[in-house]
Amino acid sequence: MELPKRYEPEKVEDRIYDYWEENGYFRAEVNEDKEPFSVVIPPPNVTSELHVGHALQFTLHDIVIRYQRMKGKEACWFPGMDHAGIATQNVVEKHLAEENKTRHDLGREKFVERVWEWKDEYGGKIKDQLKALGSSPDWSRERFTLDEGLSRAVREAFVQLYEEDYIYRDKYIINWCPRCSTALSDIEVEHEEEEGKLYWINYELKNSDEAVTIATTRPETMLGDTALAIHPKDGRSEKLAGKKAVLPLVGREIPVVEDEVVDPEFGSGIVKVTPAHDPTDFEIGETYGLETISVIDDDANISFEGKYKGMDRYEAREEIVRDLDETGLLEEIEDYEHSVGHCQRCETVVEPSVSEQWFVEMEDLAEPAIEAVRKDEVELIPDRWKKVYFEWMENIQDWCISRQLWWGHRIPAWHCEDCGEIVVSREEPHTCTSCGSSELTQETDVLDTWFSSALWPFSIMGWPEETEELDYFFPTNLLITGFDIIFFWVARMIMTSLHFMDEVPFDQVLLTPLVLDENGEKMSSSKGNILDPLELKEEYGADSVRFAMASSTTKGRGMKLSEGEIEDKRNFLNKLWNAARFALPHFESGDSLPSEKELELEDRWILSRYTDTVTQVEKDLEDYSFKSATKKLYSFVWNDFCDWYLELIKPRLYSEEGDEGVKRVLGYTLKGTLTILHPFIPFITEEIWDKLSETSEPIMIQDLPDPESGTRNREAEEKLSALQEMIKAIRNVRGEMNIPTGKGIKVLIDTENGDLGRLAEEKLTYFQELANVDELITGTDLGRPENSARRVLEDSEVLVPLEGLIDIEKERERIKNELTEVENDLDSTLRKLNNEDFLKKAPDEVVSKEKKKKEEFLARKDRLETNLVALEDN
RNA sequence: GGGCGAGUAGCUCAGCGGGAGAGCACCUGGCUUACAUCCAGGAGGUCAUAGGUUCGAGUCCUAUCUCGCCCA
Repeated sequence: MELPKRYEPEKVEDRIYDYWEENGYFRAEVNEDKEPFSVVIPPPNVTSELHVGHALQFTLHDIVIRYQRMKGKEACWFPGMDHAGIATQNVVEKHLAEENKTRHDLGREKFVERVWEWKDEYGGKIKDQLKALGSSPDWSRERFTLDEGLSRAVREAFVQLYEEDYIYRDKYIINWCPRCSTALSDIEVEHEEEEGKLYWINYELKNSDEAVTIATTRPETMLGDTALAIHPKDGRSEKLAGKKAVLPLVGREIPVVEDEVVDPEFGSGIVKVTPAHDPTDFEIGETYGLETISVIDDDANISFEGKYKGMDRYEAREEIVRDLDETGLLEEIEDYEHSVGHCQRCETVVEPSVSEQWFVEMEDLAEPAIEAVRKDEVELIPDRWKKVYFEWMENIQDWCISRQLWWGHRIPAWHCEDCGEIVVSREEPHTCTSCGSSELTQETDVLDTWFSSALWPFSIMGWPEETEELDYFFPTNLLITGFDIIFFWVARMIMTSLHFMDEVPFDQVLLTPLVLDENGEKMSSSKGNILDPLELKEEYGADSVRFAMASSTTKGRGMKLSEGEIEDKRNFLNKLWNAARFALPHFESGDSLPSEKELELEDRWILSRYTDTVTQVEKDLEDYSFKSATKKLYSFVWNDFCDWYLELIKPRLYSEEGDEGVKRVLGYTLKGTLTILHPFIPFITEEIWDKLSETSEPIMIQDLPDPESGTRNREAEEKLSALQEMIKAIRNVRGEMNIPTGKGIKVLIDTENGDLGRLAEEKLTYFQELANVDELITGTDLGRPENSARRVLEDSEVLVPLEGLIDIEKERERIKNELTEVENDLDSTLRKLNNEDFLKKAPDEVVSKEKKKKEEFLARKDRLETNLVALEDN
């Protein structure tokens, strides 16, 4: 069987994915004989297209799930999508706009139909993209937050929370997005520092010639002012408190109140109070029973009767400032940088506004969720995120869950037209529970998408039904997600799960970093620095992207990803491919290893390195150190296996008499290496496995090598590394002296260590193969042939006679440099050994190690000096 | 204003109490029959700064500076 010279992912990936999927290898069943391992995907939203953040998370999910599957667990990855109320509605509205229509032209019912059509046709593109990366969720369990079962879960949760008085409806100040025309929760508002102005305005006092100056960034809201406020400790408060001011341009009389929330440092120390359009002012309004006058409507236009009515809020600002200036009440305008809230979805500046909304009272729900994390019942990884979690949870605000949208779970509440009663019910009620009227109309608001997401880990398994899935797979083992949705998702899932299931939703949460571009900047389409994972996959293959993702994952907040990284991983895959291509003609199953005495040194060595690698990689995977795992695999495959082992066994593979043993070791190591690599790079490993394997069982359902059954062999590792040291020294001479690769050379190894000398002679083939040495002499005091390059090693000296080829000056420089180096080392060692405190306080093994180093450095120095003298004599 | 993270080779990062490491980029040689997406060799670092703890500090502590982010 011939393999192409290069690995060609485009010819492999789709075929293999279909093969896995068609044979049901992703499917997981309730199986009491096996230990379950479950993760739920953070539901990507139906409008999403794959970006690098997704690619990272899907990759990590898939590594973990494939690993656990190969460890023999019943591993289930539950996939699905969320309906993304605002985002999806926005997309469809945009399409309608192209036909010059609005959703109101269609009406609610038709519009929702339209969204479903859109969803069926274009939504869920991300699913194919997930597949393109090789992800292995159990697709038969795919769910959608608006499907029937999940909708039922949402209704159930809402009604329960309402009946338990966690959910209430109230008139309160909320964040309003005038573009999306809906309320938002606090965390859907993003604050950004912006250049603005601070306007200083005089408010005249009633029955007085005096005026007070206030400062504001939003003069247009003054139309709704119902008080001025001053900090009680402000020296002027005594004089002002209880007085009335006259609202400029409007003429309304408003009181001056004292309140500690006023920041004495801000502006003049006196602020205007607009309860209807500022959260802090709203609080002040509550405290003092101030009137709440809304002056800006849902489209962010002025609604206050008068000349400004109908103006946009920014237009009104200019107009009002001009009028204030004309009346002489405008004191000053200064440049001012301040924080402005924007809608997370559309970036429009939000308008704080008072309206009737549905809320969840959070404090009591948060408490057990705080406990759960504090007691590590839910483990956050890395654990510094705990602090962020606690900070938010301990200062949690009630959650505004109603949205004035049409796409989403309609709130299961009905208003009685006759008596005004609100009836909340799982099923549509026919009569009012209070007055018996049948004039009921359902609440028009829908629920925040995150409300349904919060139930995801158990609703996806059938809750509120008691299903065997819940029984077996819940709580899930792990949640992998970005730290940016700790509040949106992680915290709320923990709260709902503890409330409804009486259990945590997952044991561990792995918080992934944000993927940044190579300059460490956030990727965004406006900056044009986006890396499209699908384009990268086209160019380098899915496995390259996956391996690069895994190897770039840091435990920090950001990870930089560059195309170069992916290219490097592509090269690695090609290396692996070619190693397999090389091994194929010599391949023996390797299901059992030859007996110990049939093993050569290099066999014992590679088996030991292999065992060590598997052990460490599995450990890394257990604590989600993906980067560390990929590094170890990379260097094992490239350096140990390809550069050394394959090179060392070539003579045995090509020998006339044949060597079955080495073939079995080769097979064993290669197959084992492929299995441990599989979770990271599933396509190429499956493809190679298929070419190598006699059986039809795919690699993805193989058991991972059991590190316990392998053997570390430290003696073999030490011996081989001594030989590597010599070979590298010879190669160094060759390189430095420009001896052509094809030219065989004679080498002398001078050592007082007889074992080492014998080992070198025994392994003459190593020198022949890897350094083109055709004559090797070992011994003690081999004399000092003139014109030879020498390399001083730990326990030996390598001499390469060069017959006039040697560049004396170059050698002298090199030796001098080495001398300086060893003298520095020696100095630092001697300093330690001459320090009584060191001898007294340092652990014994450190002291003896230091003594050994001293001997070694001395010997090395001595040899180098001798060599230098010999050179001078030349 | 509060908090978090990062500052180690030109770049991306490992190392987190006892001899400064890898990959990429760079330089020198090589198309050696698995691989030029390659092979062999080389050069390159007061481990941000200042103090401190310690026999010993990239590694721990404290300040400072720079960058990034979160919350208010």
